[in-house]
Amino acid sequence: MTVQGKGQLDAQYGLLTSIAQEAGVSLSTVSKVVHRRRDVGAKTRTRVEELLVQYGYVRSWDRESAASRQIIAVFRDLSGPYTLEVVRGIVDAAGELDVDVVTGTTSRRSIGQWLEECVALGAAGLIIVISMLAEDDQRRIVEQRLPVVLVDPLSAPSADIPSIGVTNWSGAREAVQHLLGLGHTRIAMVAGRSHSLAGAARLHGYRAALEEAGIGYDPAIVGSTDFDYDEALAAGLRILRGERPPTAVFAASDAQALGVLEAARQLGLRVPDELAVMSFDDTLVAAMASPPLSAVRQPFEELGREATRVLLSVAEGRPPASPRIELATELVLRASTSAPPRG
Amino acid sequence: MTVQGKGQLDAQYGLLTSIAQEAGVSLSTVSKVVHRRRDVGAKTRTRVEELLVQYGYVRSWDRESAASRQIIAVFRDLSGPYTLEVVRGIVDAAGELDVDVVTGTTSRRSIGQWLEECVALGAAGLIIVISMLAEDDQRRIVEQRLPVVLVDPLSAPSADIPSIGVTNWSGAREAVQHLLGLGHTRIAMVAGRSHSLAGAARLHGYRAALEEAGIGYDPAIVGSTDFDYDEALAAGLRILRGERPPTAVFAASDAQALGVLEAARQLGLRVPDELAVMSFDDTLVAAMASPPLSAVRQPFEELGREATRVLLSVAEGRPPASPRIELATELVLRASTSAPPRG
DNA sequence: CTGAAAGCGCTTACAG
DNA sequence: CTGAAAGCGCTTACAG
Repeated sequence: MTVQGKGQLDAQYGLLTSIAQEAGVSLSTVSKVVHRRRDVGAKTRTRVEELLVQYGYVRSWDRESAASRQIIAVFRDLSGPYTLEVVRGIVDAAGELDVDVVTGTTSRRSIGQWLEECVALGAAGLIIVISMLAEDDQRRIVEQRLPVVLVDPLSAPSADIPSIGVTNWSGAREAVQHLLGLGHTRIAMVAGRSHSLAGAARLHGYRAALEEAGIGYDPAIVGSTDFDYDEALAAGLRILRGERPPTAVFAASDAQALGVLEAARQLGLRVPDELAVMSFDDTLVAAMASPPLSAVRQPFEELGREATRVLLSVAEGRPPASPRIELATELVLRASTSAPPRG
Repeated sequence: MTVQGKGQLDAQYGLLTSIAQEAGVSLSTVSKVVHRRRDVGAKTRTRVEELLVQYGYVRSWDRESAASRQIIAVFRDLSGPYTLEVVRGIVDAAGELDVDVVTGTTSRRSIGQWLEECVALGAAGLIIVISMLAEDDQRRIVEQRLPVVLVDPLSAPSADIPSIGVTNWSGAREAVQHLLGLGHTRIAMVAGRSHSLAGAARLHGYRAALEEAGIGYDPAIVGSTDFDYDEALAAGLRILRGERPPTAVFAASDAQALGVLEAARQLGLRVPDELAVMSFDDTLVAAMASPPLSAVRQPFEELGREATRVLLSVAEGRPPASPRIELATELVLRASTSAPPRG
């Protein structure tokens, strides 16, 4: 139990003593009500309970336990089409365990400051959803043994910090294998930037599938853009206007696939009849595109759920079996892919 | 300052006494270090500070002040295309004021339970982003004077609880006026359900614009669906296949506009040449549609920011001038609207 | 069912 | 700069 002394925040200074006076009972009795002991008369208990509420007394273990039932989820920013799904997974999984989630970004507070906030709040730990973690933040996490889980980091983190991602390489490979299976032999890719671990893995999955099918890699039909619409639109136009245009395009994200769709529309190419488009992500927009996009589904919500489970288990002193967990992707087929046109 | 007694959570029970022993100094000295007094030798201070960190001692005012710098944001669910933007607005505005945001949903905890959590945490207040607030929750909020702000409620709330929304009626009216200005005279609407305050306001904005232009209201080209893609696709097909098809469609949300876009594609209608499509929301997907959608922009992020500002000001005892604030929408013109075909 | 009294952990004015 | 001692707010074993 907490006792309030003469600190700066003495809102509760001598509060139980005042309540005892007001109620005309002894301090002992008030204390017993606070501690929910049974040896207090019903009327006395009621009167004291009322005064406790009225005076705004917060049982310290309520506050303590409330605080220790919090985790912090830090994002680089709260934008992008899949961030919400990750948030949902974290909040849902935490909710099942009666844990609150403090959501924040690194725009106003550095990771270091978030680590301090975690200690100050008495929170159970941090889920970090940013691309890059600085060396000294990593060192601090390991040294102070702060419970931390990284979600889908751009670069490989320290082996001492558990991280969770998806099987980018095999997901991309599967997607391209599907296009090959439909009969496509000229398959372009609008890839992400190579400095991103996920982007590189998807590109290599694409190359692996082509190689296995005995098809050469042609840089002329591979673009490398940010995971966004505008650049993918430009890259799509360039690729589709090229000398030997592809019959299918594999995009490394939904935003890029939508850019390719717009490129096809601008060039008067019908999807999927004249051009098959396969996407990666399967965020909400994939199903709402025109036509609805076939895509490699990333289990964003499950990513958040698993991160929460691992974090809380680490916080309880049970480290995960493996420092790195990769969740499987899933191929979702919709209307944007079909066999290539004949001839 | 807090003193730890023999409660259930006696993690800190006698902690300073132990540290004093370990450091070989008196309890008084340790206490002075905790309170950052100056009359402690540099070496002693350093040794004690190290032990405090090592033992995981949390200065109670850190915890207290950390808790009182929290607000809670409760959503019906964390899905839908604009929820993230509202979250971002709340988290950003809170971050500027150094306030943490606990994010949750009503799926595991009722609003009543969230109100209790707010008291237990000592949080400053609640932002509630759900469509409907039950009578007794409203009563409780007013009676216990809990700082609460409602964001964009489906139904009109109690005048005692501040709420923030957007100018749905005039936004819709402006959108239709724009279509009229382009020369359209046969304008359909895929509206939301009438039980939603926002949906009803948008439908009435549409009707007002038509009336002002001297154009009769024709139920044959007005659909009423949920704010989603599939139903809007069906409604769009029905309206576009009708006897006197429209040259323009105004959709009450981005998801509905995307459904209409797909309906047009299925019927071989080119947008905007053969059919103009105007949307409402302007979430991320609007700019990524094919073609990019003209839309009435809802200031979702600003909605969250404003809710946070109002909440924190209410929490400090300064109620807003008006219990109801409506933020203005903005017309964003892209490639999905143009003049109707001739003849 | 109630409260006087002893005790706990921490804080602080004060002596050295 | 340090600590012995008095004190604070609360808790609890125990007497009635």
